[in-house]
Order: sequence, then C-alpha cells, then structure tokens
Amino acid sequence: MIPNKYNHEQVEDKWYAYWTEHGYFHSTPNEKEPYTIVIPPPNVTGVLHMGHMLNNTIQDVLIRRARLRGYNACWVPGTDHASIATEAKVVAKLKSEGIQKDDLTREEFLKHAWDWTDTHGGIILEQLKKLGASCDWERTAFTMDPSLSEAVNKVFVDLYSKGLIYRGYRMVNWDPEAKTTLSDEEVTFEEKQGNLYYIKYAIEGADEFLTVATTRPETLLGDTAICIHPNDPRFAHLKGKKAIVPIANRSIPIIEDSYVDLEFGTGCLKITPAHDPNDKVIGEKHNLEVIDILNDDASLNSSGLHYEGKDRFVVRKEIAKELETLGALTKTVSHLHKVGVSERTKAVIEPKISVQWFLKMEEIVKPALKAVLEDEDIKFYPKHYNNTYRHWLENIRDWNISRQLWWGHQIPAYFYGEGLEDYVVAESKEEALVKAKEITKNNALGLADLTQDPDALDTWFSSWLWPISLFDGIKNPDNEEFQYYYPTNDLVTGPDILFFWVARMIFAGFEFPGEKPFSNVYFTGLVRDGQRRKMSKSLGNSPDPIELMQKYGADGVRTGLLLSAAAGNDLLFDEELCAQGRNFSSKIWNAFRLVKGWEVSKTIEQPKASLKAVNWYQAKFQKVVAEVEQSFENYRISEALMTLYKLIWDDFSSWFLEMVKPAYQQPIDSVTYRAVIAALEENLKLLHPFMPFLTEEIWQLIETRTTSEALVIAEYPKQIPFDSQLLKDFDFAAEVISGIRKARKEKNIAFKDAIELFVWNHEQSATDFDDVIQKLGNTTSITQVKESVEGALSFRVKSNEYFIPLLEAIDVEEETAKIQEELTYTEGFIKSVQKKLSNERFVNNAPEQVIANERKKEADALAKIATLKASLDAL
RNA sequence: GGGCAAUUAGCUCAGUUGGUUCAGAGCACCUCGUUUACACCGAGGGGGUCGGGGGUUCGAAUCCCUCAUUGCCCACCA
Repeated sequence: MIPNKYNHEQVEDKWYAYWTEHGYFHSTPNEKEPYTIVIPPPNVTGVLHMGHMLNNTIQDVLIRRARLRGYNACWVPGTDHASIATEAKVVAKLKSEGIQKDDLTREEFLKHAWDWTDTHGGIILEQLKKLGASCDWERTAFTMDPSLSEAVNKVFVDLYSKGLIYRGYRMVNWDPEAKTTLSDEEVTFEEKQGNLYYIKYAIEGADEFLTVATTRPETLLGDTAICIHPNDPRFAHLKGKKAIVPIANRSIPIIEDSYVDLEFGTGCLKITPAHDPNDKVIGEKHNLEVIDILNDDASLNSSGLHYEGKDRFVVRKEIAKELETLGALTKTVSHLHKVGVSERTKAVIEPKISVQWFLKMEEIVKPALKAVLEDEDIKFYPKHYNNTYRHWLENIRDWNISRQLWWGHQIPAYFYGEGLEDYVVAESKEEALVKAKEITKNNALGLADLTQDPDALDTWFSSWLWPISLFDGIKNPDNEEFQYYYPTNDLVTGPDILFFWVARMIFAGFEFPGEKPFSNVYFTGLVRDGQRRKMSKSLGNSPDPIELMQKYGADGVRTGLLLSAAAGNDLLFDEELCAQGRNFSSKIWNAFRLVKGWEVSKTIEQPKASLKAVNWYQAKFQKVVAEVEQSFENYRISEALMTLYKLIWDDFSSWFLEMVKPAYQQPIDSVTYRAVIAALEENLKLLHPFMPFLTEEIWQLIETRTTSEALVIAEYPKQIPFDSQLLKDFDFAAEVISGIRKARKEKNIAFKDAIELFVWNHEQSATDFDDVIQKLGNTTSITQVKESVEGALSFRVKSNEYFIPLLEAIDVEEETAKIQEELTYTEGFIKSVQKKLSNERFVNNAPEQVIANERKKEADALAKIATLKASLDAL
C-alpha cells in the first residue's frame, strides 16, 4: 500500500492544496509572537528564474521553521509594477502590432499596460506555489494597488511639505531608448573601446591653433568654450582670446580653470555644458551659454546644423570624417573608457539638463547609517556588506525620482499656470485645487484648470515603502496589523539591490513610522552556471525551474540549491545537486518504508542493543537540534541542512535503523518500535522547512491524522540536554565495528558468516555497546582477554586490541607488516609530542589545559606502542 | 584610481577568540558487494607542504607585512 518509489508529482500538488485549503499559511494578529517576512516583490510580468528559486526557498525555510517553533508566521507575497521594465515590454508589444506609444493618449496606453499586467501578471506567484512557498496568499499585494498607491502619494506630499522633495533644473541621466531620466543607481558602467579624437580649433585673429582631445567629437556643435589651466605655460599667451569651433564656425571664449588636468590629452578641454556634467559645472562657474544639440531620442536637433535628425553615433563617425576633410582632425587614438549605460535598456546614457523632481538625501540617511553601523539594530549577513552600505550612504547624492514614463505612480503635483513654479503638491486633485486657490487667491479656479505633472515616480519610490504600506502603515500607522507585524524580522534578497531597495526601505522606515523595517538582511549570492557565468536568457544557460521541479521534485531542487549556498556566496548551479536532493528524498522514503513494514509484537522483550540504540539516537538527535539552532542563529542555512542530511542518512538510517532492525521476517518489539516512530517524526519536523512535501507525506502516512493536524503546523523539537559520554562511547563502538568490517573485507569474510571477537581492553572502555557490536559485526560472542590471541587477525582502536580467530592460518608476514606500519606511525607521532613537552618554553607558557592534553596524547601513544610491541612479539 | 571579499582535497565549501577530536564535510573518484528499506544503495579506501614569500609566537590555515591571482562595489580625467 505504500509505493516503492516516492512520487513527488502527486504528493506535492496534493499537500500544497491541503495546506492552503486549511489556511495554514494565513496569519492574523493574535497573542503569539509574530514572525514576518515580506517578499522582495518580483516584477509583475516576470517569470521564475533560478535566482528567485534560491531566494524564495530560503524565505520559505525561515518562515516554515518559525511557524513550527510556535511563532505567528506571516510571509506576505506580492509583485512590483516595475515601471520602466513593464512599460518597455508594453511599448515593444504595441510596436509589434504597429502601434506607436506616441500615437496613444496616456489613458489608452495605460489600458494596454493594465491588460498586459492582467494577462501576464502573477504567473510568477503561481510558480512559487510549485516551489512550496508558504506565503499568506490572502495578503497578495501589488505596488499599484489603490492602498499602496495612496501611501505613495501621501509620502510624496509629506516629503514635499518637509522641504525634502524639490523640483530642480539639473543634469540627469537620460536614457534615449526609454526616453526617460534615470537615477544614478540605474546607470551601470561598461568598458568600451572608443577613440580619442584630437581636434584643432583655430584661434581668432591669429595664425595659430589649439588642439583638444575628446571622445565625443559630435558634441563640438554644442561647445561654448575652450578651457585651459591657468598655470599652463604652453597656453599662457592665449588667455583672453577666442577660438573658432570647426564646422559650426562659432567664436567661443578661451577660459581658465584649474579643473583641467595638465597631463591628460593635450592639456586643454572643450566645454559642452549641455552634455557633460563637469562641463556644466565649469559652464555655470564661467557663465557660459548652454547649447543643447540633442533630441530626446539622441538624434541631433536644429543646433546640429546639417546633421539634424541623425543619430549621435552616426554623427560621431560622419563628423570625424568632415573634420578630417577640413584638416581639423589631427589624429585619432584608440581609447578604452567606461561608458554609462541604462541598466534596463542598455542604451548609452546621455547627460542631459532638465527639470526633474529630487529627494534630498543628506538628512534621511543619518538614522539609517546609525541603525546598521552603530547600533546594529539591523544586521546584514554576511556582515561585510556593512562597508558597501556605509560607503554609499556617506557619498549619497539627491535621488532623482521623476521618470518620463506613464506606467507608474503619477507625480501628485498640479500646475495651475504656465510658470515653472506654478504648481501645488497634494494627495488629490481636489485638495490641489484648494491649495491652488489659496496661493492664487483666485476663487474662479476649477478642477479643469489644473494639470497634473505627466511624469511618473521611480519604481523604487513605491517599493521603498513595501514593508510599511503592505500593512497600511503609512496612511493608518495605528492600525492593529501594522502594530503587530511591523517591524518585520528577516529580509532575504540579492546584494544587487542593496542601494535600490534595501537601503531605501531603511530610510523610509526611519522617516515614516520612525522604526526599522526589518531586523536582519540575508544577502543571497548569484546563481551561476558551472563555468561561473551568470545565468541569463541570452546565454541560454539557465535551466527552467519548473522542469527541474518536475524532474527532481520541489524538495529535491530546494535541497540541491541550499546544499551549496552559503550567505553572500555565489552558487555554482549544477543539476547534480538536485539529483543529490532527490536521492535524499528517496533515502528517507525507503527508511520510512522499512520501518512501516515491520510487524510489531507486544510480547517480545526489547533487546539490549535496541535499548542502547534508542538512548544513543535520542542523545545524537538532541546534539543535532542544538547544532541546527546554532546554524540558524548565524543564518548558516546550508550548514543546518547538511547537519540534518548527515543525521538522517548516516546516524538514523545507517546506524540507528540497522541497530534496531529485527531479523528477517521477525517482528520488532513494541517499545523499540514506538521509539523509532517517535524519532522519525522528530526528524521530519527538523527537516520540514527544507523538504516540506516529502516530510508532510510521510508524517501523514505514519498514522491517520485529523484534519486539524499537519506537519506544517506541528511543534518543533525542544532543546534538551543530552549525555555526551553516551555519544563518545558509541563512537568508540562504531570504530570497533568499522574495524571488524575492514577485517572482513580484507579476508573476504561474508557478513552472513558469524565470527568470534576477543578484546584485550587496555583502555577499560565501556562495554555498553557490546550488544550493538555483536549485531552489526555479526559476532557470535565478545570475549574479554588479558593476552594476545594467537593465530588471530587483529586490529586496534586506541590502545585496545581486538582479535578475530580465523579458520585458516593467518599470514604472519602480512600481520607483522601491518602492525609495524602502525608502530612506525605512532612512534613518529610520540616523537613530536615529546619534543613539544621537552621544550621548556612550551611547558612554561602554554595553558595548563593544552599541556595536559599533550601529556594525555603521550600516555595514549605510549600505551598503544606497548600494545603493538606485544603483538609483534606474540607473532 | 579607491574600497571590500576570496584563495584550504578533482569540484563546491566549513574551519567562530592562535593550542585537544586541526587539516575537515558533501559531491566526485577507487575497491568490494544482487544480506530480506534503498544500486537514487551498502561497506571499505585513496587524496591537500591550507595561493607565494617574509615576520610575530613555545606554537600559525588562523595574527602582521608583502606579492600574485580572481570576483564584487564605488569613482564625471576629457
């Protein structure tokens, strides 16, 4: 009735449905202590990849363990609207249908976007269910849900009224592909091979030239000065003169600024305030004209003269050619430099001056710095991310929060006039009208006179509120849920969004509720392939998580991922790991089948070996409970799993079950049986957070459970003290058993052939486990002796000697050689110990304990040497 | 250019304040095995001068210096 093979496919779906049906994942505030995790919301239209698998497996392990340990566990799932990424997808989709975004009104476009979201959204959450994620699905949220959107508005208005949000004419990062600005964090730098072009500018009124070096010759059309260093003797005679921009034939001043690096290029610099952040600074300092030569799509505008309408990179080539024709290009040198590109679209970023919304960072950062670095109120795992965090916070610049996108939260600023400053900021248009009337003192003003700022907010301006707004903590901070669940406990995420998200959530936590959003942050590593390459769609090196789970079971994949995933370390994914996870599932399944197959007898007495085995396993189990506890405290999840893997595979299956296993077709006594079942159940509880499906299946098969019972909500094993001497005695016995097995193997003695065993117990070691030795070594007897047994095979554990008499004559030479080898090794060992002990400085300086240990080693070794010598003599 | 991390068995990694069981684990590998849970298995076994060099110490994988390699983060030299 119990199948020979574990069928994960049926089992997993069955139990997931059962769990959700009975509401085991649902949490509401109660008298218990809460344990809360908020999911890092994946992009609403995203699909599950291996990174999500790792990340969510870890979260599920933490939340399931907390649930078992009696906390009110709440894992809130949800998705992020991912402004720029989703808008790009929708734009691309429309384009494929022959529709241009520009041809649509905002409303029309948003309808398409919502359709897209409704069709593709939430797939990823369904996939997470396959993984076993025990989220409270009744709480599923979306960053553009009405309540969360209202929170965004409220926060914007609040920060604006505090003077922390301002609108400014600044140089920002422009993505010409997405046609929006980006924050500094959304720009990544790529090393690219470019050219350094040396261009001659004629000096006005002199038969002379000045040469500048530039990587971007096309920007010369926007040049408004040439800059030299005030102390540069090479150019001293040009001070106050003017230069002529080639092609444009404009006359521009030669200015002096110590910003110029005398060593680099030609030692003088062309200044294009509209297209370079440094140039802008210099331009402002020297009051230079700003000539913007680019359109929003990075083609040249009318200032680009005959290049108007052409793309910047096309113009770069063509202008170089024209300069060459004009004799103005003196040379072109290949030049390796870093180019800023859009994280999303990969388009080369254009520095652009425009009016944008910014959030002041200077003050907001302070409590966040303190909480992590001084108070350790928030802890990072691994800890070294503290450094990265500090560095970023200490050098932070104001956050550009406006995006020229439609998909997202529209900025709650309303214009009532044409002027740059003719606006009010309010949570609704109605409130805006009230404010606008106050300011303008114009009571005739109506809603129709107000125009909302068309820009949307940076995605992260909503997700930074996630742990707060999920519980309605912005609008209604005194509500029961927020008071109960906030601050959350653990955050599990990748280090790639440390700045984007983690740090900003901390800012928001201290700025709004005035309390940290979470206590611990666990940074996972990146999932890479066997060649250390990032897993990516374009490389095609990422396995399909759903297929993997079909093949190895969700439990198998979870185990495989976790076995080699230390916090912060990249994970080199290998399908072999999942196979190992699946093998582990099978192993447990088979152990269960063995136990379940036993016939139980109430009449037979418990064998001594079984009693000993039960006591030993209980002690071993308790030791592991303590170890696992320790591992979790340090967020060493991989280590915790490995500890359990060894407990169940080696200690439980290979040792314990073998010790208590009844003879073929014999029943087992009921006392032992009950102990084995209890041990199995306790094992399942420890393992459940890692392998939820398999453990629930077995737990439910052990006996009929009521519907109010399930392993998912069982009670986790408590830590109780254990007898460590018992564990030591067992280890000794295990060594003896290994010795017997080794001897059997060397002499080709089959296990079914019983042997006799004699022991010369020099160690005075405990004989408690003799029954176990007899059973697992298949010995007819164990007899204590006070001399060597002649003509017997021998082996030693510590200084104890064990003899196995053979029917045939033993090979004296072989035995002698074996013992001689052990003797040589032990003598070498004792030499080093004695050398240490005869060193006066060691004896004088080392702590007593260390010296005592060395003396113990010496004594043990001497005893062993005596034994070995006696054996040699006997031979 | 600055900072951080890593370098230990074929592979992936532990090794917490320098000293017991400090040279470990899992996987892989080798040998044997169709014993009545499991070959997705069992039993047994081999394998590392702890990246190089120097130093501190009675004692260093562990602390210090230095070099090398790799990865990550930050930085507007045209």
